[in-house]
Amino acid sequence: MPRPRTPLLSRDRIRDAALDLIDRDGLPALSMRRLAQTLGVQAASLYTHVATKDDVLDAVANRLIAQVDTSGFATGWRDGLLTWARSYHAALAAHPNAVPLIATGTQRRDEFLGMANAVHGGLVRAGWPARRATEISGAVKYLVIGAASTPFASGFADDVQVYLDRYPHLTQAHRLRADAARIDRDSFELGLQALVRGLEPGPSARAETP
Amino acid sequence: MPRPRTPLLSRDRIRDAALDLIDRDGLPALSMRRLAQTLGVQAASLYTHVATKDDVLDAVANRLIAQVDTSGFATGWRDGLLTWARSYHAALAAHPNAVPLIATGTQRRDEFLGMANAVHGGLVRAGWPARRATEISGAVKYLVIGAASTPFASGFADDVQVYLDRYPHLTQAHRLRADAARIDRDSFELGLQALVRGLEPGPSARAETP
DNA sequence: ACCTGAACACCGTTCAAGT
DNA sequence: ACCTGAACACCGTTCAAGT
Repeated sequence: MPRPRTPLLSRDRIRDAALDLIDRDGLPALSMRRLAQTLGVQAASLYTHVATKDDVLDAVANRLIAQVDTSGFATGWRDGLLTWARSYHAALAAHPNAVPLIATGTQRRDEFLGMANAVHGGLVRAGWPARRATEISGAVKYLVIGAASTPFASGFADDVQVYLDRYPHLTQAHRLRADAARIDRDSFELGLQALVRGLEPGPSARAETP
Repeated sequence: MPRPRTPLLSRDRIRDAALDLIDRDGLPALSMRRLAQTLGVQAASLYTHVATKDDVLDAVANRLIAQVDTSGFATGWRDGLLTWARSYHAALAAHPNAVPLIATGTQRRDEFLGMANAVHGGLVRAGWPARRATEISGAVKYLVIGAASTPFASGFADDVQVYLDRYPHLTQAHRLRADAARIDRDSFELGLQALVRGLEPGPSARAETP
């Protein structure tokens, strides 16, 4: 095929096709050859637009992080943390197969830094000391990343048995899966609220610690 | 080389060599061929003792989980949770390159179920309702997994700048790394203690909720 | 500038063959 | 039973060649 008048590919098209493939078939199924195939080109063609496979994965990760909402810090640090954590959690839960990209990847990407700055700044403006703000951001992020990383995270045998007893019919398997998703969400919410509650009474009462 | 009188390989030797390789060169560097090379055999020989590469990774994951301490529940649910979370965190922090195996892997492995049963049982014996016990176990596990997944998890630009300012000399780079590790640990501890504190006053006060 | 086809150095896994 | 050597169907990436 000769060079088309309008390019077949673009960095964004490659990035979006990669996320589709990851969502559909899982992260291990993403290869440059398979990705090229879904775009109707040869694998080598991708390298006109992206540097490496890792470059593609970085673009996918940034696309997910771009959806995270840090506007809640305008209302206060509690609201900021809750809004941030919930939108972060939702962005990852919408693409469970892509979570390892965010969990283990290097955090030096543009969108990551923007998000981190917004959170850290929001906490410091609310009166938390910088070091403490770092720790709080880290702890909440741990919760989000952990919750997104382990599907049906609990996986506790006793509990599984409870659900198997409740849904003995194979045709109900989709309900079991829906219930597992709800447990994951409830566990995350419980942890988030408990953590924020455990940070009370807030920065003002600790102001004497520089 | 003919068949030796004592086998060159065993499942345990393969598992330990795999963990060594992961610790040294990272998870992506682990291939069946490289693994075989460190053991002085051909790649095909490994398949006498293990079914697949995933089988090897499962064995590595189980080895890490086996070190987790759930004995603290004998003292009470707070002590149980803290001991469990800290020993789990320590087991993963000792092998950061292997963390993705635990974070994303299927949780159907023997050691995982044993650990999960101990934690869930400890919480239920302390009076927490089963559903709530599942959520609490899940939330604490999220914190552990998240903390282990993201090295220098905070990665917040402001904070990095603080450290770059404090350690402007390249020769101090190892101190920067040590400080980053301490921040990770402090963030995890802050989150853990805040979460457990946020669970007060404990199960007795909620006993009316079945 | 953009895409192709072939090539290179890798993978995980299988299997007949040797002892 | 245990290990080898060769093979199969894959990888990521490079590069000369075409338009």
